[in-house]
Amino acid sequence: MSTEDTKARPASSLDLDRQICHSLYSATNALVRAYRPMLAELDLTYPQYLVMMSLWRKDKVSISGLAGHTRFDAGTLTPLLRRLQKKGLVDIQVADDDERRRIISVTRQGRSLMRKAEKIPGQIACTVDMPAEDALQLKALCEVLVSKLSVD
Amino acid sequence: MSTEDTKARPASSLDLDRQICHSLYSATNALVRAYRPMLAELDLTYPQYLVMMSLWRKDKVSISGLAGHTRFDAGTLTPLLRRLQKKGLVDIQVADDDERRRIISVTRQGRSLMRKAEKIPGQIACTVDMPAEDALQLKALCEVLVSKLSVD
DNA sequence: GTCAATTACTTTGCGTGCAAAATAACTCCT
DNA sequence: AGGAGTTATTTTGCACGCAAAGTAATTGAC
Repeated sequence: MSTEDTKARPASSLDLDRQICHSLYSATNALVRAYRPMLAELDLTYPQYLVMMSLWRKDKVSISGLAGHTRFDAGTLTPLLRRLQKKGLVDIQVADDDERRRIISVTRQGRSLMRKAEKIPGQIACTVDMPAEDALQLKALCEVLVSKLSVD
Repeated sequence: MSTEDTKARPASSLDLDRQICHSLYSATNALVRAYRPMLAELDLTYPQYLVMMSLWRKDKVSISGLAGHTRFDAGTLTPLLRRLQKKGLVDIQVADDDERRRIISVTRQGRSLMRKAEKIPGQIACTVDMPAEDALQLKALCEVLVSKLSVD
């Protein structure tokens, strides 16, 4: 039960084992690693999967619209979308009204990938095997963090 | 208060807004982003800062030892440590008893950086501004996740 | 209308993450 | 001792993540 006192260390704010951020960082990396083999069957990376989820829900959006929903930035999305386009999953076209804007839409092929993707959330939930209550709490705390950090 | 029912969407396991993983992923990215300007004053990236914290606590360790504590993998650490070495913060030498092994130690300069680093945790806590209880809960949930995902 | 500011996106450069392959040193079996 | 197998680290290749700089289209002020 105790990670403390295993060796009687002097208290320090710089103790790696006490850093919430390190736990969060490791958990995210572990999670992405867990998704990898599942997503490999869809030939998607985890960020690509997040983008596809956003687009499955609502496509014909601009890059900045997508950036808002997925919380990626434009500089990440541009090359990521090009890769999705190369795989034939999305279509990128210039908007009629404003030529600076791009309109991203899901292709038929991208739409059909959705059916294969539907089993992923269940698989991941199974691997993680966490009580629903804890999972929701975790999500809520992360959302608080995101909102606190998005202010300034 | 509700992100739900804003538009009465059909329930789907692939709803980005319901993905715990997306929240975790965004929170981690936001956190690293928040650290960046603070760490810039120490000329460190966030992963480098984690490694330095581990070494400040205990140095003269091997790459794999460091990998275990920081939860990075060796392929990430090798170039990261080379950068820390180039900055004069760590020293890398071949172990006497086993020439495959490297022994990483903190230089005098690396040690003195610790004093400058000591204000970082307080600054971050201030930016995040989360009740201690919530923070601990978040850390605990992340640790559960890490351990569940490290099994296989 | 025109030109400066703004906006949307792209490009560049650097540092991760990490799987997989490569390298080099050790161990152990015989 | 000699070679198969193991272990520690490095290298390679690809995809982020993002700040900062660049480009091109639109808007706004006058």
